[in-house]
Formats: sequence, C-alpha cells, structure tokens
Amino acid sequence: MQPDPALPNLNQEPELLKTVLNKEGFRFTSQRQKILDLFQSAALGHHLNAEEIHQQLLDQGEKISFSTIYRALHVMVRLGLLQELELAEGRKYYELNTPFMEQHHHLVCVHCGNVEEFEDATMSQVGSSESTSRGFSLLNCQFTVYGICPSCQSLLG
Amino acid sequence: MQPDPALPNLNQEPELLKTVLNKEGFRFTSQRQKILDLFQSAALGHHLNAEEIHQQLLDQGEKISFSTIYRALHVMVRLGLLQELELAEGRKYYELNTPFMEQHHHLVCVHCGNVEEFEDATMSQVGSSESTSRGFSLLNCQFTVYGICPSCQSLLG
DNA sequence: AAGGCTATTGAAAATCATTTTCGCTATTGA
DNA sequence: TCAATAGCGAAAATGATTTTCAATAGCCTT
Repeated sequence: MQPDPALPNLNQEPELLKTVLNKEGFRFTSQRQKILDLFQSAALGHHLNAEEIHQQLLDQGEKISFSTIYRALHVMVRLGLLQELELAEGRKYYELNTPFMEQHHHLVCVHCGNVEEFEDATMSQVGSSESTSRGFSLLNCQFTVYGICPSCQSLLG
Repeated sequence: MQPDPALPNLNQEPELLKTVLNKEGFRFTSQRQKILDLFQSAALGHHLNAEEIHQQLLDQGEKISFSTIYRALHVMVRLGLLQELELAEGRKYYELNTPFMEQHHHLVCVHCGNVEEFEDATMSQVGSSESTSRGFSLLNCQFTVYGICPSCQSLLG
C-alpha cells in the first residue's frame, strides 16, 4: 500500500498523531499511538514487520491483536507517517517516512537477511525525473541492492 | 530468492536450457522448457507471476500444476536465467535475467497497478559502488518508483 | 457532561500466494 | 538397457495478511 499523494507527511511532534488521524476522519487510539511510538523510539530508518511489532509490544506488557497492528500500519501508511518496504522474503516491513529527498535505500544480504541502509541523492533524482517525464505523480521510490555480506561470504567459502 | 552468485546467466540460445540445467544436476523437463519459452516469446523485460504463467499455459492447451511452476521458477532463478521481482502487492514476478549493466527498473502505478520499465545506468553504478564499499558481493538491484499514472490522476480528479 | 453515531478493537475464521508431502513417472548417467 | 532419483501432479499444509462480527470506545453535537 502506498500513501495518499494529497497528504503531507508530518511526524516527530508529540501528540500530533491525533491531529493527523482526525483530519482524515480516522480516530486516535492508544494502540495506534503505541505502534507509532515503537518506530519513533527506534533508530531512524529502522524497519519493523508486524510480527516484530507484536512481540515488542508483548515484551513491554501491551496486549494487541495482529488485526489491529495491520490496520494501524495501513492507516499510517495512507497518512504518510510510515513507509512500506518490500525488502524480501514474503513479508512487509515498515519504517518512519522521511522527506522525499532524504530517503534511504537498502542493501540486503540474501544469505543471512541482514539489511544495511545507505543514502544517495541520485536515486531520488532519477526517480523524480523518470516519473515526471512519464507524467506520473511520484509517491516514493525504493532502491534495493541484493548481495552477500562479508561474513556470509567467508562462511560460504 | 536470488541467483547463485557463482553461476553465469546465459540464455537466448535455443536448446541451452538442458545444458544449463544438467550442468548443475537439475533435469531437463518439458514443463521447464515451456515456462522459459513463455518468457522468451514475450517482450524482453516483460514480467509474469505464477498465476499468469499457469493461465497462459492453459490457454495454449498445456496442463501444468502450480507446484511445478513454482519449482521451475526457483530453479531458473538459481541458475541465473530469471530474475525475481518484488513489484508490489504480495506476489512475486519473474522476468528474463539480463546482463547486470543492462538491468532495467520499474515505475509502478499504485492505483491501477500498471508497470512501466525504464533503464538508467546510474542505478547499477550506485548499487555496485555501494555494495563493494561495504564488502558485499553484488547479485542484483531493483529500483522501484511508486506513483500515480496520468490516466489514474485524471480519474481521481 | 451525556448520548448517539460509527470507527476500531480482539478473536476467530477466511484468504491468498506459496510450499510441502507423497506416490508415481520420466530423465540421466552408467 | 536399467537403476537411481529428480521432478511431476494433486492435495494438504503453511504463513502472512485480511475479513467478519459482536462488543467497545472516540468524536461530535447538544
């Protein structure tokens, strides 16, 4: 799922979640706040999947259902608060959305699954020029590089 | 699934499939040939998912099971004949693998799902320099741009 | 502050793509 | 030619995500 193009992507301010939700007819709930908190307390650019969110909330004593997690993630993607990533292997990851020109990209080890982030302004430029030249309105772009990380290379001989 | 980095990606020659398969201990079967034929008869860079492969083979009077399709796709990805794409929406697409420096990338309309391809050598350069600077051995990279296509923009007003 | 409308929740069932199991068949290499 | 076993199809299993539904809670109006 991709964000609604008409909506701004504001976050970082405390207690803004309610405002952003209500502006679009969604309701503020403690579950949505707790999920967003997880992303905001993690390192910027750290990505989580539904399973990890569920586990982290359990660890801090919060009980929440998977349906609620998935619904909250979809809403926050639509509001531009989160970005959905297709890293690999059949599940979706989410991370805090960042302003377009600061988007980072991913280097995935296909052996151990480890993911490193990197930034490169070229991506946004190419994505932007490519989409405007074809009349697309740009939402976001993902550059994912697949390879084998140094430690897996030595393991594999 | 990503290709085995040690293996070359040869295709286009007729009857090469058997050779490539046997070289790695896999067996040549008519089902695998038919699947590869679909990709080779389609426009270069055209991507297909398992469902579409199954349907196209049914349309031409061939009966094949989904398990066989999935197994064949995995084998051909491992052999470097096909490349697996994570375009969007929970299913995997496959296309003929191309030499690394000629890889193309995708512009996806998140509204109608239409996908356009484009080439840009910058991607491969960035992917390559990024992975070598971190000691990764590079397999491939995917640049996916999400937006809304012109016709959907007018539909949405 | 109270009340109604309805979005949201949790639990369980349902989906959907993909993977695995298993008995049978077909390909490869000797 | 023939045995060993990779691959096949059908059906069951899996795993992530989505939907259903009755109960609850947030938001708006009064």
